Amino acid sequence: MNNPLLRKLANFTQLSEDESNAVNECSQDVREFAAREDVISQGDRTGGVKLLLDGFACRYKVLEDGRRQIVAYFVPGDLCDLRVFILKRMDHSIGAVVASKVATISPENILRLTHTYPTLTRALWWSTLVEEAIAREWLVNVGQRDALERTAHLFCELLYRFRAVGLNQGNSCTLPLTQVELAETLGLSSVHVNRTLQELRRRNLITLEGGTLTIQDLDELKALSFFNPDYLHLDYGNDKPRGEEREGN
Amino acid sequence: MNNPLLRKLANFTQLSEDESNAVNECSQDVREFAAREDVISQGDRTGGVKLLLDGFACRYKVLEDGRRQIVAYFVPGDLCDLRVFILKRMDHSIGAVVASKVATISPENILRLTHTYPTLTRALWWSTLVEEAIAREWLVNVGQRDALERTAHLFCELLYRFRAVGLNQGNSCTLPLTQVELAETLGLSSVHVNRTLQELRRRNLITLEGGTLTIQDLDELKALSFFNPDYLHLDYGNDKPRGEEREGN
DNA sequence: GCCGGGTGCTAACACAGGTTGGTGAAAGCG
DNA sequence: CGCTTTCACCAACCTGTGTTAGCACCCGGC
Repeated sequence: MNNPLLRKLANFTQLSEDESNAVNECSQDVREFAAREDVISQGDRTGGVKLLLDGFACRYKVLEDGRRQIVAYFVPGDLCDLRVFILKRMDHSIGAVVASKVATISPENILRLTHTYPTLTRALWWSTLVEEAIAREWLVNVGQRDALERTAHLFCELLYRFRAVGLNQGNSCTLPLTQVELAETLGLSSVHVNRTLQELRRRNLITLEGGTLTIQDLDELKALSFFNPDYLHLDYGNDKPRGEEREGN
Repeated sequence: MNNPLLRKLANFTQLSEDESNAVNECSQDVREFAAREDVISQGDRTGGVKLLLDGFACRYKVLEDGRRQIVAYFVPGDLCDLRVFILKRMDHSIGAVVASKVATISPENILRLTHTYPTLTRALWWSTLVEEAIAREWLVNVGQRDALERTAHLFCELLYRFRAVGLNQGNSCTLPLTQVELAETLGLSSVHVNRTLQELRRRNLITLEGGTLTIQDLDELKALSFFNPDYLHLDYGNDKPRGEEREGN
């Protein structure tokens, strides 16, 4: 099974072979995007549903005066709203952070999938509900946590999300963002992101170099940032995230 | 037509009598909540879909140390995610701000509606997509705008949303929040909310008393906060919001 | 008719984080 | 092979916002 979406959905439910095949067949229309290229831009007509197969992407909005806020990350297996095509135009942009592969699933295919496979449909809704929950948590993050907590919380979330699709290496995962982009995510200045990263390193909580984030002390990082993974709604039966049973080091 | 949800959906599409009746029939299970009472709490099992008929409510999350972030407002006609019941437990709470009437639509009724009425279904999806767009915009708000812009932006959004359900009075609408609650919404301290409100009043942009917000200079308030209503996805054909054609005073 | 708690409001002070203006190293490129 | 751009990083300074504490008002309960 190569499709990261299927790996993600496995956190919620087990899919039949038929359903897995149907998902794979619908993910054929693949386009590659260069780093920093827009997948779809604010104001564009909405098209099919985007599925990130490989790489790293983000949603963002820009204000008239140029300020930019990144409002979501896409890790492989992430899907934008199942029903985007109901809206006429995009109110935000989706951009590739690094070179990425994105499948576009046509509205017709989405409707066909959701009319044919009830279990799969529930799983797809689960994934969009989780996306919304993440958006809410990000709002809590910028609204209530200070810079250190905020950054730590983001890193915890990222590790959990990469684990959920089996793309972690132990307590490491890719994080191909510049400090400016992290700043635009966290609602901080890039200078302060730099200070904050150094503080996290000084405390031996993380390392971050060459686009790879390694969490050296996950328990401490979670405690520091009041990280509670409930909002990710990963399988309750198996409380530990996939890929790594042991946490910490 | 008394159901605010129907008034809201009219911003997106025209519903048939059958569809309107079906919505009304599903909104029969009504409960009243007192001010500051939880409609549903973090950790609770998810139940049916909540529809605010009357009053004012909010979604919020609290951190372990007591900090609280309000992540969404519900004005009459607002609906929480059509698919909540897929998740096992709530990762946040919904609380009434003032005495409110809330209808609960059972999962079965939701599924029945969406299987029977395609136009209505599109309209309901539209409303949840708008809710998500609002969440993203709030993130931009806290992440990028300073206190004055942030507060101004929230007020613009509120007026637009009340207009969309015909519950404005000209450029006034109800805003039954304390300054502490505004602070928890905007990611500010209550002291600073107070300072900010006074600055807005000093500039003759708003008045806010007795739970009523009046926007004295909407154009200026929009310009100040870089407010662009596109994310609310109100009917493109009729670009002005419902209820009031003339803006400003 | 008084008491107590919640709320709006204010002032003084503190500090987290923003701003500006750099440096050097590495990477892309003509 | 330099030239330019990008990025991480740094220091000095500034400011928006938080904190603390306190006052006055209102309202509901007893």
